[in-house]
Amino acid sequence: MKQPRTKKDLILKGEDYFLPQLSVDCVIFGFHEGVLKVLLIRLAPLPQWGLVGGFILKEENPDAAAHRILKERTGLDEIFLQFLQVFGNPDRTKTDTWPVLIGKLGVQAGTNNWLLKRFVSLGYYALVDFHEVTPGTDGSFESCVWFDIHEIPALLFDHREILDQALETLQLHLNYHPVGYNLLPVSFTMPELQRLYETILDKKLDRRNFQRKILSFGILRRLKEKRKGVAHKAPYLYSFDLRKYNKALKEGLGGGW
Amino acid sequence: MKQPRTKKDLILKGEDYFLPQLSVDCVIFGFHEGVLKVLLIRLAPLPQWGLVGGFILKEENPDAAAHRILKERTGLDEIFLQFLQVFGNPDRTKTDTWPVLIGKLGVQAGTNNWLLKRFVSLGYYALVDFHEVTPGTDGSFESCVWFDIHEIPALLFDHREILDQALETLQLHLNYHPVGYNLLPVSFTMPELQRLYETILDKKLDRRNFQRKILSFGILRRLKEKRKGVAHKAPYLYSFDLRKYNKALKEGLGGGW
DNA sequence: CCAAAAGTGTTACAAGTACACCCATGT
DNA sequence: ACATGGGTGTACTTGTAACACTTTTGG
Repeated sequence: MKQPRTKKDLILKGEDYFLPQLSVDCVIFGFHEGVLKVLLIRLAPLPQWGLVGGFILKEENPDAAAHRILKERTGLDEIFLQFLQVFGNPDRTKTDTWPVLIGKLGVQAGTNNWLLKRFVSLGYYALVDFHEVTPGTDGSFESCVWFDIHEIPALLFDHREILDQALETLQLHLNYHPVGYNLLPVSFTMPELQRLYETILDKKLDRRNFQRKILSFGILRRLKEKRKGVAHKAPYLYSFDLRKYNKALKEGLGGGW
Repeated sequence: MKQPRTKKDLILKGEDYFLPQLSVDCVIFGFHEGVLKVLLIRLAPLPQWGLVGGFILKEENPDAAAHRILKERTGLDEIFLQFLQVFGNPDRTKTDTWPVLIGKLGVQAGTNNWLLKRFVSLGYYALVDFHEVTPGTDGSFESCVWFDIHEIPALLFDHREILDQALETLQLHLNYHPVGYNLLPVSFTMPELQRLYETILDKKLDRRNFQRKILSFGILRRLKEKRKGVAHKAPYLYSFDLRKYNKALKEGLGGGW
């Protein structure tokens, strides 16, 4: 499917490529040094940061669009990507963002330009391995940077709301589905995994109960090796048992009548 | 917001009223005589039945659109309405449904008519009180009929998939949220409520454990009266404590770290 | 050798599951 | 009187939460 070649092409001829008045926005979570991170993007002429987003090609599945958009920004394939919610407030994009951007780019766009119309956005959230992402500051136009979840700047449109919703959903999700494969390196220690859970849930968990519960899911494999070079007692390394992990992803982890 | 006045107007000028290439489909559940029902609609010229659906007005919130569409069909306000999923397969409406309908209506529509384009649909499911719905067979054009969940005929487009997804979601939903207020009359007996749960989950539940669990949620009020005129021992009547019911709806029912 | 972090186990309480008994009503 | 469905209670199993002790390692 054809895509726009330049920013100008996208602004002036976007309707030839994409579904009208429908967009995709992704909250991309990563985890590094014990803090939850979100990948934000900024188009150089604009002051605000925003979520990674894009549009749906005329014959493209929305999920495929989300994957494509993520791949374009993070370089990552095979990402954990989950639909979040529809954000469809009619006023959600009625700010001067697009006019300002279009103006600064020096493009001549009419007042009925497709970007200026009301957009319904499909919100997604993604979990990615922080280390495998190259926050490709592609030249000088787009900056792509990880932000600490507690240090999020003012965002475009209703992106703040989408982000908050994503975090809440992720927390809920954690109760019924395994999480971590996409946020951690292939091998990790139990305390590291616990820290991830604590970070997402924003609360302390009991070390021993956590270990028991997570092990009871049967999705972890303890490796022979231990982490070396750390102060104090060397912790075991674990990795996810992908077969069982994916099974648990589909079937959930329990609860229910 | 203006709406089309006639079918012809909708077909020819739909783009003037609605968001393009975006639709809403609702799976409407009801409960009657111990069986789960789904409200289906049929446009007279067409052979197949389909879900209750419609389009989103140019300045309308998608949720509001779903409520409006439901109100138009069932007459009901204040319905339990829950977003389900986005159905966005590019081929999902590539059948001869619209051409056939347009043809039978004798409307002259071009091959680039808005209805013939690819549509992304927002799926919702609704729970309504069977008895309060007048399946308004509005004249002769639209038939609106309750179907037993196990006797669903072939449906339009991907509506079967949407329905299946709705049922599955409802079953999951049942684990974390109270359900029943919208499906039962104001007062009901414990066995009746249990039958509802059993019907949705499609499995038998233990009478005593069910009662204990559901009472433990604290969302029911036992009334003074009992159901009369029934064979055998008269069961108590219950009604939902709306305050606590709605609180439980928001906050969920338990589980979690 | 000691502080800090990690491995392992025990006990108490709450929740869920599987049953058994009694009561009321229409036939 | 009895079959049927409804109300209530109890023992058992499982899961969750709180908590203590020992082991390893770097400084």
